[in-house]
Parts: sequence; structure tokens; C-alpha cells
Amino acid sequence: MDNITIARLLDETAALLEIDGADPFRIRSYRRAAEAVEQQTTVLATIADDPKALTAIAGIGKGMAANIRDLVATGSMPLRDELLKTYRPSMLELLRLPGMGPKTVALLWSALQVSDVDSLEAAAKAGHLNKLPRMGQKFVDKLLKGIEDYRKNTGRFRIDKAAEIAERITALLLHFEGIDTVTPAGSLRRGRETVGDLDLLVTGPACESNCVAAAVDYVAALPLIDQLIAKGQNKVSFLMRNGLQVDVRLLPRHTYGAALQYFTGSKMHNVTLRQRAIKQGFTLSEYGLAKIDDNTIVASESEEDVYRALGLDYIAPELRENCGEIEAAAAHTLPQLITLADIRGDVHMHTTATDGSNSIREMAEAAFERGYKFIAITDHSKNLAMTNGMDDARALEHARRVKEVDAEMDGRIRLFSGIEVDILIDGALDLEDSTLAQLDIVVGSVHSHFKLDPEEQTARILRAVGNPYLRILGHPTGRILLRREPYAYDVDRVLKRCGELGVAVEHNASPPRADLNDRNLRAAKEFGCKIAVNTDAHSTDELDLMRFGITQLRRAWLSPADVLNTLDADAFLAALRPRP
DNA sequence: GCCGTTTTCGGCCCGACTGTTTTCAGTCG
Repeated sequence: MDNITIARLLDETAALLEIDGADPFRIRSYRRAAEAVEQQTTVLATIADDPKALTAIAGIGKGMAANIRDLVATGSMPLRDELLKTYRPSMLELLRLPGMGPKTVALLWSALQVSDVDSLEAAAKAGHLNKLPRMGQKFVDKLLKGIEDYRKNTGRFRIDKAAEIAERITALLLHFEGIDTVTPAGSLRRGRETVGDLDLLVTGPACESNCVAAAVDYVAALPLIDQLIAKGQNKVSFLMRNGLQVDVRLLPRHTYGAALQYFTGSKMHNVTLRQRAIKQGFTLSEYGLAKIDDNTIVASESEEDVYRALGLDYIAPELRENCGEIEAAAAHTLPQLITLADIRGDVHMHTTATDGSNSIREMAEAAFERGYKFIAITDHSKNLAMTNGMDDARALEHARRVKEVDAEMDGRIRLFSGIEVDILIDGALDLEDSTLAQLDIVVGSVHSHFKLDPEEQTARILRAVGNPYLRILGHPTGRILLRREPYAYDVDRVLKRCGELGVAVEHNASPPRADLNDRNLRAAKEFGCKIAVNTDAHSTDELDLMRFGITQLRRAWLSPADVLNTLDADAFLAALRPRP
């Protein structure tokens, strides 16, 4: 059983406990344990019988260690089995409908034996719900609309899409006289691969409490609103046509920092932070850090103020997941995180030779404009026929052309020749080894749907390619981010192998094609892998996707020294070379 | 169920909004 499954079962148990009306703190323990499990780089199944190792993980104590042991050994655990005697797993889906919480789900079950979305819809339409306490027609209408939306919508949005929408809304908001700052908060600011809903924090003279009503009205009437969900004193929530929920909060300038801290989350980070505040005699809310005894505000204008007043170094949003960042901030041991400015080269991109939309020269100029010192052109090999993949002759001719452009650029930026080589189903590469040997950089992929074991694939490419090369870790669907499914093969095993061999692994920065998430990047570092980050750009515009890759590296606590692209061109090429 | 710089027991974060209410429970972030 992999960690993701263990985490899911613990989280399910928490939801069942909630419906059962259990002690809220006990429920929180299960949630916290689920999150801790998901973040682990060790495969818990391998240490399930070692209570000491398990309880060393923050949030896992004696009881939870036993639960994990049972889950690994039997696929379930006593408490979960017990709860499933009373409740049904399909009820967990009801919790995802808007306005439906554990109390309502429990009530529906005990009063009407409603346990899934279909029977809930039927009961609502038949008018059975109106007989229950606190459920009027308005609630029923909202619920039916919620069910309709739920069936339509997929759930989470990829970070690049969410960022684009945020920029569009921001532009509209800035049109209003007296709104001068709009900042996305929530999971978008933390750089999660996907975003559930969009939090936008707004401030400026128009947001002061004596005049905010006009700005709130303006927001609630924005043309891109599909459905208004809520409108309060300083908050507007709405749905866009694509199903994305947007929460806009309008806040006076003097509490903006505290609000930004609060609404950036994560929830667990905030909970831990507020516990710390209480121990130090403060109380922390979205309005500021206040003394408990006389309520005087000691910090609220900036996030830096809030963290400093709690005795902490500033914590970058990407780290705020309650994974030890607060302890590190207190001990002044937070890492110096990598930034976009540290990146000197991008060594995975395509041109019009295969499925890109710009020429070699255009890519080189665009990369130069972005401040890069080197790039590699890595078009597709012939097996990917639909991309006009290159055979041996074309690959060599293309490499020659890359060298010509390299000369044309006159030292402003270096160009490396390369290829994204395809590996055939029997494990062979689709180009001659002698061809690959003439290129500066080879990008290869470890796929899951091939007969050849992933570890063998790694070794195979290493045998074929004597020159520096780069690896991508592949997965079955190419859409791991949205589905949160386990990889089709044991990624940790391949990462370990790459670490041993001194093979560089690639973090693909392009959200649609990203392979490694922050958890796997952490594992890669732990296993001693060299790490490079590339955009896999198919156009000059896509070179800008690098920022999303950097965000993921930061979430993995990586410093410039952990990432190869921070080296200069020659050092980079040398560092790619596997250990003998 | 977890956890410990007042601790192995007694705590465990904070406020806004909605719908159905006449003072509040439930949900949400």
C-alpha cells in the first residue's frame, strides 16, 4: 500500500468520524496524520512494523502508528470497519456538495436514509427535505443547483489556468477608483499544482470600512460573474462559467498584512501559528496579532511584521504547509530558496523542426531576452511521428543548424544541440547510439506502459548514451496533477537509481506536462539526484512557464545549489555527465 | 488522537456568512 492510499483512508476515516459526531480534536488528528503521511518521502509500508519510526513523524502518535500498521497489513483498520457498519462510503461524496457538512449528512441519513447524491436529489425533488428542521425551500433550491454544478465540474484547476484568470479579474478590479492593490492568496500564492478556488485580496482607499460598500457593489456586478454565491460587508464570492469559485475580500490597508497571512494559509500552517501566538500571549486573526490581555494590535500591516512579532523569520508562501517551516523559522534555519533570477539556462524546448511553433533563432533570442546564458534545442525523435519526429539524418542536420545559430548569437547566449529521444516498447531507443553520441544533451523518458522495467529503461538509456543526458520521469496519463493518482511505477525506486548513477532528473516546469510534484522533488534531493528544471517550451511564450517550475522547486525547499541550471553553461554540461 | 519552555492531563484557532431564525447552528475558509 502506498502513502497516498494510506493518507486517503485516514482522511476518509476523519470524514466518517465527523458524520458520526465524534470529538472534533480526534477528527483533526486523523486529518493531520493524513497530511503528514502524504508528505513523507519514506514509503511507510516499509516501516509499518516499526512504531518508533512512525511516531517520529510529527502528528503520528502511538494510536495512529497502530492504525497505519493495520492499514498496511490488512487494507483497513478497526475504527474504519466499525464506522462503515453504520455509514456508507458514498456519503463522503455528499460532503463535497456546497452547504453540506457532516451534521447535515448525518441528519439526512438518520431521517431519510439518504446516502448518495442521486438519492439526495430524488429526496429534494420529492419535497422530503422541507420536513426536516432548518431546511427551507431556499436551502433545497441551492442544494439542487449545487448538485447540478457538482456533476458538471471537475473540481480543481491547474495553477497556470488559475493564475491567468486571477490576472484577468485583477485587471478589472484595478479599474475601480480607490482600489490599488490586488493580491492572490490561498493555494495559488502557495504555488500548489492545482487550485480549488481563487482568493483575491484587495485594498486601497476604497476599502476603508466607512466606504467599502460601493466597492463591494462593484465587485458583485463584475461582468464575468456567472453566479453570485455570497455578498457580505467586505467579501464577495462568485462562480465563473467554468466552475471556478472566486472569493474577493476588500480590506483596509492597515490590516492587509495580517489578512494576507491569514488567507494565504495553509489552514494547518495557520492553526500551528495561532497556537504559537497563544503561548506567547497573543491572539492571531485576519485583523492582526493582538495581545490577549488588552487586545492591543502589535502587528497587522505586513506579513513580515506578523512573523517577526512571533519570533519567526519570514516564511515564504510556498513553504506554508505545516511541514516544519515554523520550527525552522524559529531556529533561523530556513533554506535560501531558489528564485527565477538564479536560473541561467533552459535545456528542453522544441522548434518548428518538430512540433514547436518558433525557429531555433527565435527561441534563442527569446531566451536571451529572459536573461539566460544557455539553452538546448531538444526536438522529438522519429518514433513520435505525429510531431514530425526526426530520424538520424535529420537529427544530425538539425544539430548542425543549432551550432550555426550558436555562432550567429555571437556569445550572447550559448546553444546546445540535443534531442528528446523516444524509447520503444521493447526498450530500444529509436535513434542510433552513434547519433546520440554527437549531441550535447539527450532527454529521455521513463515510461510506465512499456514491457521493460523502469529501472532497466534508465540503465538502457545510460548504456546507449555516453554523452551528457537528462532524464524525465514519465507517468501513465501525463495528467498526474489533476488526478492525484499514484504513479504507475515506483518513482522513488527510479529516483534512487538515478541518484546512485549520478543521472540528472528533470523537473518539467510546464504545468500541462509536469512530471514531478514537490513531494517527488524532495525525494529526488534526498536520494542525491541532480535536478534540472526546464520548460519543455513549444513556443517563445512558453519559456515563461519557468516560473511555475521554480514555484514547485521552492515548495520542495530547494536552494540554488540544489539545481543544475543555476550553473554557467560549461559547468552545467559537466555536471550532467553521469558518474563513471 | 496528539502533545509538552506552566504539561503525561487537559488543553487543542478564529471570524464571517447563510438560512432559518427572534438568538443560533451549521458551513466555510
